Amino acid sequence: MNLQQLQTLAVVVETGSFSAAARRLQKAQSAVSSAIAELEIDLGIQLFDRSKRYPQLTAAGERVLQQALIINAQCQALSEFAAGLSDGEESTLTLAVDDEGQLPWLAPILAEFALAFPRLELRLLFPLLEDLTLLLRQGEADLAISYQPLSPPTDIERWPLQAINFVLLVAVTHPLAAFVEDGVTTNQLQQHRQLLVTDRLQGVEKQRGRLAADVWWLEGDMAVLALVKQGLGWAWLPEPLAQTALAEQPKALLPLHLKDTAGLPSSILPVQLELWRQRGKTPGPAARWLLQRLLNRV
Amino acid sequence: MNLQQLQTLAVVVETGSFSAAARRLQKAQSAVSSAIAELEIDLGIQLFDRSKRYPQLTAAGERVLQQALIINAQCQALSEFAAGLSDGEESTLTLAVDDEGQLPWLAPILAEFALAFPRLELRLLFPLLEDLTLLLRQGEADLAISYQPLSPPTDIERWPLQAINFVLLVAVTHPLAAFVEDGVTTNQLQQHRQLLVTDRLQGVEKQRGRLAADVWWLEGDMAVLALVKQGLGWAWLPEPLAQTALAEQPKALLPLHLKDTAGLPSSILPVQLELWRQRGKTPGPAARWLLQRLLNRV
DNA sequence: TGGAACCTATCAGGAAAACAGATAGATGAA
DNA sequence: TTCATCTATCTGTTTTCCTGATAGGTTCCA
Repeated sequence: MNLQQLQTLAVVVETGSFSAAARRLQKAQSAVSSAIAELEIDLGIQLFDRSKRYPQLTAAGERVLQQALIINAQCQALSEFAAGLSDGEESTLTLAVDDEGQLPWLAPILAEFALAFPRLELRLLFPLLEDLTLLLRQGEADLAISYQPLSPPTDIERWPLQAINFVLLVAVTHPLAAFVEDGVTTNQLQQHRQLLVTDRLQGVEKQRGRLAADVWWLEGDMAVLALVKQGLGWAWLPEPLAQTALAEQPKALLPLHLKDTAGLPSSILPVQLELWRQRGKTPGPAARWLLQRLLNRV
Repeated sequence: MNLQQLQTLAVVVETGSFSAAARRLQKAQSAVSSAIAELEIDLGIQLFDRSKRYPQLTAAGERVLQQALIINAQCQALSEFAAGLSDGEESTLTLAVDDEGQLPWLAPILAEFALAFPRLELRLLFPLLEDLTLLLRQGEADLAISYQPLSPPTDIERWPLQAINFVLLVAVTHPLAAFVEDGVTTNQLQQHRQLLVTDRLQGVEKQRGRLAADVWWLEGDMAVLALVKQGLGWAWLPEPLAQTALAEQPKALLPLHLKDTAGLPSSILPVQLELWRQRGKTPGPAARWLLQRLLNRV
């Protein structure tokens, strides 16, 4: 069996005759004839009924044709994919996102991306506890989406994406829930356990957003949300995530508003979401596309 | 590009070196080397890193390999399928079933069938209004499942499958629903509209099961069931279908039992389900398998 | 450090294939 | 019937593919 035989089969069916296929393929008629004959011998099946003037596919030939078309298409896909690769297209692109809560607005963009680069493998990481800069420096990730760092690294290029508001959440069973109407003071918040996201590094970033004396550290916003639901403390959560949680379980969670801003860490103000890339690393077409698409997002 | 090149690529990766691949393929090492080299030229990509002792797949090569494995597998599937065809296996099998209500017990058998004949195309027809014998005679269907006919055709081979009971169903809103406790008489039934399945032929079969004077004819059991639910009449429905309907909407439908059998058409007694095949037509392996499996069903 | 054992690339020559061109027979329309 | 068009098959040529040999690189070990 042979790729050219399968392709010849497809062209013969398309054009309706061996001669026409030969013209289309710029070959002699005898070449087409013997190619089909050999394919029939190899498969052990008669593909065409030649009793009439024009060859006619047999029932078995019909089924073989279907398979052949699929194989031809995949071979062509391989060729095109290879052509893309030889033009410098990436075969894999890794995007590291700080937080699964970004997925709702990110997913539609990734859907577009999949259409633009159908054969490319996308790796989407949510390295909750790892350093994104490390991932970029080690080449583990090509692009990253992260909150604005307190101490910006110099070897990372950064572009602003959007500002994320944080919402104060407690469970209805929590003592602070009584103040849902009037609002709470920072002083009151400080007297209850705060739930915070931790990272693996014991740096300054870890204390970001800390207000209370009593703190539990958790791995990721989802874990924080789960413990807030249990009434184990209060937390600031990204607005998109909080919206989703409030919509899903409207009776379990309450948003609180603050009456004052005394002693409030500045990092709880709207925090800038950023797009990161390692400086000096030349991106492929796919990385450039995604970068442009993320920055031009309406 | 070439099928052998793709296969060679797969073997090289599997064995770990060009030389080992050559031994496995019973070819000279130079043949493998040039095959890979030509594939690289054709695709415009370097597939292997040859700086070390053993060639190592590049990132691009990894992706090409994935595609190549898929293509190889499909070519092998085509070969096996063709081998089956040349051994006389059918490429398509059509099973015509009188009634969609048979699907619950039929589906698991068809699942087994799909495993036994993975490449075969199954056509499953529910020709509600057509004559099954005609489908068999015209070669439109290879096998058929039908109720026992009142006048058996001589050119159709028939095997008994199972007896189907019929259940009397009405909606809770129907006047007859009042007799759900005590049961109804045939006389009472005759005074209300009966819903019956019609077929396209205006033969004796059409009147099968008729009891009432006032009758509506509908296309198929599902349509009958829908109108019964609306309270538009009563109907005898196959027990499996009735069970499903009662389980899905326990409050909308009621089963009735008959107090007498005066004037009851004999065809409402358990009706034999049968398997049909046109006499004299030699079946392929798949048809024989399905026939045996249906008859040996526990 | 140098040799043994393994690997790969490349070359020339021969086997196998695929090809073009010509010919004969078959089909369908005028 | 004639004619245009199709397919199968044959022959010789071109192209491809393979083998075997050779040269050079890598790894390991004495």
